[in-house]
Amino acid sequence: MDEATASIYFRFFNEIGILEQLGRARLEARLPKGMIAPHFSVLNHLIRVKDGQTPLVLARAFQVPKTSMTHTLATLQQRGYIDLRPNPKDARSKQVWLTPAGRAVRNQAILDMTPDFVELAKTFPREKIEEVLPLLENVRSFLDKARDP
Amino acid sequence: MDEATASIYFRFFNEIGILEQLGRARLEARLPKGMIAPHFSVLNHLIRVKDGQTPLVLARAFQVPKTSMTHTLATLQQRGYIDLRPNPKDARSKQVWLTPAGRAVRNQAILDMTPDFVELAKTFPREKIEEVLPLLENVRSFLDKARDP
DNA sequence: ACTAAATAGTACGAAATCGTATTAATGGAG
DNA sequence: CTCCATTAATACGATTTCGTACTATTTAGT
Repeated sequence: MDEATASIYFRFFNEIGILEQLGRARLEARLPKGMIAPHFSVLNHLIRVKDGQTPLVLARAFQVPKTSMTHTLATLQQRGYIDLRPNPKDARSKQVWLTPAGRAVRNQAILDMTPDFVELAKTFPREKIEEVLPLLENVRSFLDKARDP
Repeated sequence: MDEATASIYFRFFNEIGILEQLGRARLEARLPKGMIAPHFSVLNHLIRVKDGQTPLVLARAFQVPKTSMTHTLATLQQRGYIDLRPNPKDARSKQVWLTPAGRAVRNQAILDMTPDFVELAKTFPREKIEEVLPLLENVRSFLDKARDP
């Protein structure tokens, strides 16, 4: 691979990194005081996919060490956003369930983000974003499958 | 804005977030033991843009608090990748200069990443990536300008 | 059934990140 | 020139992230 081609891929991931940082800053500005992006991401995942999943499954979904997930879940539980119950199918394991407060704080955060999306849509209409989403999802899926489990 | 449209933008940033995590994991797997993505990013920035910049300028470029940049730079200096010298134009300030070791470790990391790009290119040819880069850069620029300095 | 390997979660400590407060230097108003 | 608000960097402490080691439980081989 020639250098110019490699630098295209490099720039791609570079842009992804900067966008993530800027997007995360925006998100956290809309979250309740003290709530950070990983907290929200877990709540959002539990709603989007389903709750009742085990901490390990969540850790894998987010590509973080299970010790990190333990810490995140402990914080969310302390604040009353999730319940950690024993897993009836495996006594080593647990299940993560959303509380009404957890659902509420996630839904409110989504509402609070809408003005930002409206602002963004003035310059980047929905169609522009929809054009690039498939590639992003495919690259994500590719990298996701390629990692050693 | 209707909910379906908002969810397009939400999904966009969601994909960005996951891609960043997967991309960062890949990058760090290619870096020398103990070197993490922010270390590499700073070295890379100093080469791509220029060295001799002040810590505060770097903190702003990376959108991190200046205390975080102080810590990152201290680590890079400890490992001999940068020199922190007094800023002749402002005695409160410093300048960050790359050492030959710093340049070398960055260039080697880039080389080590090429096989990953080659693998990626089999499924996602350069042209596909080039198609989406402009939008990513424009959204990044938009968010960058919209933040309160 | 019995033992060994694998698995789920956590305790613990190191490193990173970040907010607040502090120190030193600058620069503008008078 | 003097004063003081602003700025650059850091000290410090709280929280997050993560690697290693450990405990409890399950699974698989015999």
